Amino acid sequence: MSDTDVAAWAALLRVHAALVPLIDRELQAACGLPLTWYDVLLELNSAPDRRLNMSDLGDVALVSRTRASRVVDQMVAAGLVTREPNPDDRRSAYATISEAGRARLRAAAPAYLASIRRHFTSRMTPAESATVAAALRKVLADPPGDSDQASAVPPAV
Amino acid sequence: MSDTDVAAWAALLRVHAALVPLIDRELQAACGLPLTWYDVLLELNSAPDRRLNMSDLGDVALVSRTRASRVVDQMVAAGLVTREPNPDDRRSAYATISEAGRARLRAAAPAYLASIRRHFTSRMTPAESATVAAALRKVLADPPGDSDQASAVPPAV
DNA sequence: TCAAATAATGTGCGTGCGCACGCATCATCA
DNA sequence: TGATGATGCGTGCGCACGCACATTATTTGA
Repeated sequence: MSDTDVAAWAALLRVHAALVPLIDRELQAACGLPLTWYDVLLELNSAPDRRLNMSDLGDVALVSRTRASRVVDQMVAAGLVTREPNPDDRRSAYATISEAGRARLRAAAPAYLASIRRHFTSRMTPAESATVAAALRKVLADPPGDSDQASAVPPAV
Repeated sequence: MSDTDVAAWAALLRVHAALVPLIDRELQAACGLPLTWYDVLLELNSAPDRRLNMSDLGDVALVSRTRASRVVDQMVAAGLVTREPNPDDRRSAYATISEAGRARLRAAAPAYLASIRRHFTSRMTPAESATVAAALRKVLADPPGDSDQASAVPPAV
């Protein structure tokens, strides 16, 4: 019964474990960009004013807020991003994608897409990939906040 | 065009990033088992003779071969697994799930399934989860070996 | 107006993780 | 049998990652 439930989850874990290091290495070999950096550039580029503060970047990208702060430092050193203070809230800092960052993103996109296609999307039908995208997006859409110990499974021990 | 291609992949990355730490914490709170340990127990339990050498464990489970060696050490210390030399090949070592390990696995399974259901499968229709499982399994089935620099994207720089 | 609560950030620290390497063992072949 | 390459394994090492905490700034409430 619940065997089919866990099957999708298990397959997701396996695919992630198999493909992320692979695609990361390919992307890095092709354009010197770690997958994490690519994702940060992507999110910044599509954000309003092409910038995001650390908290929002941590929410939307694949890095945590804590890690975002350090990754942005490295990307600033690499010239892909600039750090700017927010004049309206001096606690926060904006990470803004630079022109060089946009150029790198544009240059890397074809290789990234090719990797995804080669290892992932090409192995399924268009209908399947559409269903996968739709289903996984529904998972993300819901508020995952009900997960505190309050309503969670009572400790079995 | 290729926008729909990347959508499924991006959603997979996001779902993994959002749910794995969540489910890991829940599993650990409910039964003191990290997700990694649970997966190792699961694979060992379903392996022939309930045992696997380090290489095979690294192949099939969510840990790398290198990491498997250390995780098995910890799980031996916790009494969930035993390390046994392979008499037929003295280079290799078997990790065998212990009775205590099987008991822990059985005890943890309901909490794990509940977490998966609550955060993942319950957000999609049965047809969707079946399609997700089938599609992702096809991704895993294929030989991913063609990824060497040989046939990969020529370095753009 | 000002103190207390809240929020955004940066950082020390411990842990997880895999690569590169070396050791021991096995397989092959002359 | 003896030498050479291949294989399985464990470990030193460095990087990635997130938690807990301190700091600074903003907001709230009386």
